[in-house]
Amino acid sequence: MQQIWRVVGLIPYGKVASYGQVADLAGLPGRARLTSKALRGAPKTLALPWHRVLRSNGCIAFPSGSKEAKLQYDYLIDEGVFVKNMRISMTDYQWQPDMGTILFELDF
DNA sequence: CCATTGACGCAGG
DNA sequence: ACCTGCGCCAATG
Repeated sequence: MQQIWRVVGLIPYGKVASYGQVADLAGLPGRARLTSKALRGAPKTLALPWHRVLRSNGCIAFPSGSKEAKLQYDYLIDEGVFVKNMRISMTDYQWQPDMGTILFELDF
């Protein structure tokens, strides 16, 4: 959990990552679902940028029309991310962590 | 103890 | 581009 929270906190402003990507970087390959749980239970005090986490196909995970989906949509728009039909172009906005960040993640 | 359920992901069709 | 099925796994009832 801690690792997941940490990774999410590293996603830069204006960029996004997928649940699976976060899990991978946190050292939990194949546990995308764990990422969602971790975010659900994340302490508010961490103020994590949860809105920068999307499905691997770039769409917002909450059911479209839901309050949460809208909130996430608004946050993204505020960050200058172009959202079309509750979906983001991953090729344009997906976070590509640099080597330094990766190493930092490996937790020495 | 099963069964169900997700803020998921991928391979097919 | 969209839908379906299946694998995944911790939490919940």
